[in-house]
Amino acid sequence: MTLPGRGPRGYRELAEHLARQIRDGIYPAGQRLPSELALQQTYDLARNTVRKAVEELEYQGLVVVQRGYGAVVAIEQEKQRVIVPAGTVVSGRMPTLTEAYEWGLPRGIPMLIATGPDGTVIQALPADRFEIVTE
Amino acid sequence: MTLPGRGPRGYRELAEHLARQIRDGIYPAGQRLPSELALQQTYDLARNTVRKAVEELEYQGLVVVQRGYGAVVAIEQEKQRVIVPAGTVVSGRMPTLTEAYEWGLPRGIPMLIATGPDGTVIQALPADRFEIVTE
DNA sequence: AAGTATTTGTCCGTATGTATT
DNA sequence: CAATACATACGGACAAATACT
Repeated sequence: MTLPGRGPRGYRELAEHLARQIRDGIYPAGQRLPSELALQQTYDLARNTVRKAVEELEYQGLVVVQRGYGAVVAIEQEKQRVIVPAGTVVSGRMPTLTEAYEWGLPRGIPMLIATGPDGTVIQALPADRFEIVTE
Repeated sequence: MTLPGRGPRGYRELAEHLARQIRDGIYPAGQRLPSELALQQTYDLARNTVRKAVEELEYQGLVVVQRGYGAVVAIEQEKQRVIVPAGTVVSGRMPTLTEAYEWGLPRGIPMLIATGPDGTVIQALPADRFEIVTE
């Protein structure tokens, strides 16, 4: 039962509340968050508001939302190290729609871009599966 | 005047439509997109749907939305090169709420993380202002 | 300085579609 | 087939930031 004035108000507070619970291990990696309906009832918020909060977590890469199933706490993946020559410039940006589709990327995963000293793009890789190291 | 069945349907198509217009230079960097009201009327969509489309562009780092002003086409910034020693591992992730606040980050800007070979974090920098290079 | 118009932000409600279990 | 859960889209109301007069 939720008392008025208690608990997180608005989607930001709910997002922070849930993020804290995830960090505290209340929802371990791989586990589902409560459903939108459950959250809605628990915190006495509209479903739209709950959805906005979960969207925040998704944007931060904390959860992956699967339609018809639920919002799953993100699992830290084993990252493949890509070796690039010295002088390589590494930058980052969000994926284009095409890249997101090609790599099957969930939201909240940026791309790592490796470019040569002259500016030519060497590689564009999703940051949830790769990291770049120079030697 | 919008005829039924013409133009983008739904927020995804509208987002792609606007993204194409931005790439084609119809809305140059620094310029505002049409207001939500204008888009709503032009494409005969609900305001919420228009907002979701603009949110997509924001997520991709294509625009920066300013409350009370509008959605501005993102301006490519001059990036500062940070030099790190060989063997440094570079990864990427979305900013935490704290980082976003500290750096004054708009949505759609990832963080670049430089870690030593042993895993200790050397630096965490926003990708719209920095790029990492090893030498 | 004050007030008005414009523009985005938040929140609610409702209905229907689609994917997974 | 049915139940559960997320996705999309519409509508409305008011708040808050910005710009302009």
